[in-house]
Parts: sequence; structure tokens; C-alpha cells
Amino acid sequence: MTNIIENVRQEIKQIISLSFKKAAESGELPQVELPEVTIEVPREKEHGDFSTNIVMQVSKQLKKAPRLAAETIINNMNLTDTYIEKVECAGPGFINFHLKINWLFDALKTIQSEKDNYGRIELGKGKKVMVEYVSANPTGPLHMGNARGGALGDCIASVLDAAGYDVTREFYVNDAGNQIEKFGISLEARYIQLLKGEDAMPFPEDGYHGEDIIDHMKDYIGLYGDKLLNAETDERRKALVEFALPRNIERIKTALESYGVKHDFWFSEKSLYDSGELDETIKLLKENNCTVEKEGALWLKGEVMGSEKDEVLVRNNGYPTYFAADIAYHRNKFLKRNYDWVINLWGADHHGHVARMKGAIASMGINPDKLDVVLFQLVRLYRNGEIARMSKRTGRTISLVDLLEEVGRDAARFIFNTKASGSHLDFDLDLAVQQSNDNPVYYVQYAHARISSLLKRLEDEGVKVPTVDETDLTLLQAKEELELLKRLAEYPEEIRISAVTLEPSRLTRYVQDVAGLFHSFYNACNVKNEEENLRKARVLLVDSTRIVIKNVLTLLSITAPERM
RNA sequence: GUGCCCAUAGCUCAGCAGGAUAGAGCGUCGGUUUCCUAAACCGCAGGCCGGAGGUUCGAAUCCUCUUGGGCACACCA
Repeated sequence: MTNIIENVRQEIKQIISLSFKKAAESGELPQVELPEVTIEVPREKEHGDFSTNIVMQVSKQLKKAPRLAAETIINNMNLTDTYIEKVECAGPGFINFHLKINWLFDALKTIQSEKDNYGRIELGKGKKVMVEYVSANPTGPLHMGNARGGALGDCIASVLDAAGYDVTREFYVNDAGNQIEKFGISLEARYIQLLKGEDAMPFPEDGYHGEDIIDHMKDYIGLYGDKLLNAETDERRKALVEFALPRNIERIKTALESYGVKHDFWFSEKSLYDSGELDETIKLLKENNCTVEKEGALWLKGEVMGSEKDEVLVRNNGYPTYFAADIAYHRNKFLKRNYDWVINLWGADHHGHVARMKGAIASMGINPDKLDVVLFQLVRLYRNGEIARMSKRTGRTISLVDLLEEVGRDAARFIFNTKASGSHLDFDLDLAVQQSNDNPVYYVQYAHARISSLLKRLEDEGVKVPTVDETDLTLLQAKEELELLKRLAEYPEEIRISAVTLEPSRLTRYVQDVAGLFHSFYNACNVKNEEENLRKARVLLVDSTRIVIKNVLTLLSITAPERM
């Protein structure tokens, strides 16, 4: 629950604005309107732990050379009872802050006292957020897009949870509308083909060509034979959908479960039809004068969405579009269930819908800023250096189940979170299964296993992880020790930034960094055979590293093995 | 045609509410183990941040134009 870095940052902001005030009161500097003071971590270590460029930003108003003004500001600072040891003016007018080394030791104490909760912060306290992800069409198996969206969405939800938000994870089940019609037609065609031969019924060009459709019908025939052969076509399709749809949903649930992706709610699109919410929403849009009727259909006006084109809500055959249902769904999220923030994960091919959806909810009086859509670029699978294609249509899909069989859950989840969501992701199947340091997930897991093994050996010799109170942390002085410790101290801040940017990929990079620093430390510093007091301090550092790696991996739902 | 995303080391990518000498992993090459897991570590080499202008004390980062990739523009979802 403690984010020391954020606390220090706030402290520095406070010190700076007080110093400006003081300098103005004494007449050393003119009074200025300060913009938001940004405190950053300099790249160069010599530039201190924190730095600000505030003086350069306001140097024109100060009518004084930036360096001189910075000196004045520094002289007016009150640093008693802070972590700040030294303040310097540098370069063209930066103010650099060097922290007392004990801030690192306090961070270590925090890790030891918070343990499994270390890293958790209260950024989102009291805010209800929904993350909706995967939401795959239940007309077939999960594909690579769902796999990436699943890993991403699940980890975004976990990051927000760690950041203190009240998080709900949801899967929107598209169990109504046009694709279900198409599903029924596809099933029916396969059903008849299986019973009466390929030529008995041509397969619709835009139907679902996957093998799974045939498999469903083989199973159906095995159970019920040809009893639907002479039924009315509507009745037949309905019966076949009622057979296959629950099976598909069940398979999706099973696949996601073995992927470690969990949802709190499975929200049915059909329920929006049944409950009347869809009609209600359309009516509301009409009343708000957001719609126009033409060509026998009902359209949402383009101006509502900041677009030149109108969009169909209700077709001329009377059926609502997916878009209409989606508007009703979002109205449900915001107005019926009162979420403060809604995050949707969509494949990048849906980017055109973002502005439309925001416009649509705005027309119902919902602040569109409360909706964030994370668009993720699509995945290319590589095997033997060649693109492994996935296509539902050809039936040669590489499904999520296939992927998990081939590379396992840990590698899949980790790799899908190594790139920013907006970047294209090339998934190298060969690399993902390699148990070598080329494979980042093994590199990190190995660090955890190494630590666990070391602590186990020490325990066997009667050496336990000491308490902070019985340890002299000031003995940690080696470069490798301090660099590792500093990185561990940054974890809550990493959580904060990941939550703000909705980028869990930051955490996979972070944990690789921690693992790397640990390996360097391990190589440079002996633990087990060291003099007792130093050993205690190092054991505490090692155990703290274990806690952080474990916490990150757990957050990502990746196992942290004790031996490898 | 209109709109969105992307372009940084040989490869895969970070950095992009402007900051001080542009980073990491992999790959290449060279080292490290009588010692806690060598699935590790250390070191060398590698860059006109796609191109051209502009804003600024200061640009990989912001703006304009341009080139090359990906995607979207249905009474599909």
C-alpha cells in the first residue's frame, strides 16, 4: 500500500512550490504562476534520483538566467525531515535531487512488511471499473486474436486490481443476431451433407467453414440420428444451434480456464433482447432526436458520432444491428450497473467503431471519457521461420487450445504481454517452447527458482530469513546490491504507470530487469558463505527479490517455480 | 479516395504529457565454474531514431508535408 517513489515525488513538488513562494515573498524572484511541476527520474545516475526542469519552464517569467534562478530556488528549500540529502543545479538549469540511501532500506522494510501485497497501491480506491475482453463469437474455437486479447485483458484487469480499483472482468457473449443465423445455416448444411451427401446441399459461401461445424453435426447425428431431416428449416436450425452453441461456450470456458483467464460475468447479448433493454435504448435514441428513418431502416445520425455517415440501428427487415445491441450493452454497463470506468479490448480491425461507440454513449448523457478502448494489433504466428496462418474459414485454424498444447500457458501469457498492445506481435512458436535464456519467461522463472533453492539450502543449514530489526541493512553497499534494491523499490511505481497507461507489457519488462539484476548480484556477491551480519542483509535482499518476482508473476498468472 | 495504427542497432522491441551522452533482449565475437542452480555472469562491436521542413534554450518525442508497411470504411459482427 506504500509507494515511496510517489510519496517522494509529491514531497519534492511541495518543497518546490514552497520555495518559489518563499523566494517571491523575500523579493528574490518575481511571483510566477507555476505550471504542473514534473518530477522525472534522470537517465544518468550522476544527475541524482529525481530531477525537475521547472525553472527552465518559467525562466522567461522569472527574468533571470535559469541557472541563477535555480540556485535561488535551491537556497530557499527546506529539506528537514525528508529523504533528500542533496540538491544541485545542473546543466542548463535542471534541479537534481539526491536521496539519502536509507530510502532504499525503508523500501526493503516495506517489501518485508507487505509481502504478497507489496506493489499494491490505492490509486483507484473506490472506483468501479469493468474490463471486457475476449468476447469471442461463440460460433467457433478461440483464435490467436482472442488469445492476445485474453492475455492482455486479463493482465490489465489484474494491474488495475493491484492499483486499487474495484475490478469486474466480463465476457460479452454474442449469442444473438446475424452470426447466430449464419451459424444455424452452416450447421444445417453440414447436417444435411453428412446425412445425404455433399451434393444434397451446397455449403453457403459466407458460412463457417471450420471443421468444428462438421464435428458438431457428427456428434449430433451420433446422438439423435436424422430426426431433424424432415423438420421445418427454421425449427431445424434452431435445434442445431441450441445443440452446438452451449457446447461452444463450454469449450471457450474450458480453454480460457486452462489459459488462466477468468471472467466474473458472462453477459448475454440475447438477454438485452429479452429484457427489453435493446428496445428501450432504441426508443431513447429516437426521443433524443439522434435517429433518422430512411430506406426503410432506422439510422443513428452521423453527427451524433462526429462522422459524416449515418449507421443503421434497425434494418429494413426489423432486426436490430449488432451496433444497436452494443449501444444497449454499454448503456447497461454505465447506467444500470454504474461503472465509473469501462475498458474494452478490441482487435485493431475494430478501430473504426471506437468513435462511433463513444458518440453513441455521449448521446445518452454518458461522458465518453469513461470509456477506454484498448486496441491490440493482430498476431502473426511463426514456425520454422515461416508464417503459420490461422483462418476460421479454411478450417486450418491454430486455436488457443492448440497454442496452449504447444507452448504452455506461462510462455503464451508472458509473450503476449511483452509488446505494447499497439505493436504488431510476431509470435515465434519455436522460441516459446525453448527452455533457454532466449526465452524471457524461463529467464525470469529461473531467477525465482534459483532464489528458492538458495533459501531452501540456507534453511536446511538452520539459517532463516531474518527480520528487518535484527539486520543491519547499511551493510548493503555493493553496486549490484544497491541497483537491485533500487529496482525492487520501484515496483509500486511500475504498477501505477502500468495502470495509467493500461500497459501490462511494462511489467514483463520490469520483471526481466529484476531477474537480470538479481543474476548480476548473485554472480558478484556470495550469500551463504558470507560473514553473519552481511549474510543476514543479503538474505533479506534475496528474499525481497523473491517476493517481487513472485508478486509480478502471480499478477500475470504465470507460475513462479521453486525449482527448475 | 477518407480515416486509424506502425517505422529506433543485424533481428525483436523499449523510450514518445520535449530535456542533459538514445536503451534492453537476442544474434556476432572474446572471456568467467576446485565457490550458494552456467537455464547464469562479464566484456567488445553495432545508430544520421524512414525522409524533409517547422515550433523551442532543447525534438526519437510536438506540428505540417512526404515515403514505405498494416488495418478499417456493409441494412457483417
